[in-house]
Amino acid sequence: MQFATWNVNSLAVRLPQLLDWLQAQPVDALVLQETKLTDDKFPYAEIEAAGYQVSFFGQKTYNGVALLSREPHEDVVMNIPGFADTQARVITATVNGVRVVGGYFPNGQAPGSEKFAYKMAWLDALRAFVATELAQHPQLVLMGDFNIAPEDRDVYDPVAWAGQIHCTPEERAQFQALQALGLVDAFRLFEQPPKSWSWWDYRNLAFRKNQGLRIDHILVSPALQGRVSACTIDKLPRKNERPSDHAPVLLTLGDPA
DNA sequence: ATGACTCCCAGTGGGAGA
Repeated sequence: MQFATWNVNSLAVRLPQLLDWLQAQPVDALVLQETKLTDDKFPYAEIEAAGYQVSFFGQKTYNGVALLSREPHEDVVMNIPGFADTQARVITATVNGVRVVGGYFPNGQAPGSEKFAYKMAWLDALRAFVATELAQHPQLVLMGDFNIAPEDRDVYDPVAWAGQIHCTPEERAQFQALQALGLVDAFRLFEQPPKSWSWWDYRNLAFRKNQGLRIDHILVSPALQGRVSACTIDKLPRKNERPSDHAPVLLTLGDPA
């Protein structure tokens, strides 16, 4: 079984690439971020025709998330219950017995800004939500665009990025607080090539120079960890003519014991 | 060179992203 997460940076623009990618990587479940579409404009028919059930939760211009699965998914929750939010950032459902939480974490813009404060409050609320979900669903995966580079080895130039957005001690502490719930960064369960990134700036030929950050993550619960057999970043879609700035991250799971 | 690109909504520019 394979799960994946991908920030598509506009599903209106990227739908053909998504359908191509699903042909090449027929994952069992996929969460999308930055769909940037109101629900009335969501291309569910095309996605269903590709063999997926889909739930979605979006808005105009910014944010927007979706959850696709080959088998039916159930108990769908939009955003973080009890956390008042005008932004569409979280979608949760149960797929093949696994609780899947897909998130588009706030960017935060700059340390000390109002958006940074929102990011911190959002992360506090998300952590409480995930803790509650984890208590009810021991088999859980939290994946998405975290907008946090957890360690210096997740940054192409950690000196230049020190203290900058995505790399502040506050954000990294939030990532560690999620790990303190028992969640494990699946990517680091395996030996990985050095300089593995999931995002490259559109500017400065950053992809060609492999100057990026690893900010898209898949965290698995203790009950799921033993089933994880691989976690990889698929750089291929970033080589498209009109790519998203993010690459998909994939998780491979064995059958339940 | 605190910009470079791409998206969106706008409307021939500007904000946001990361």
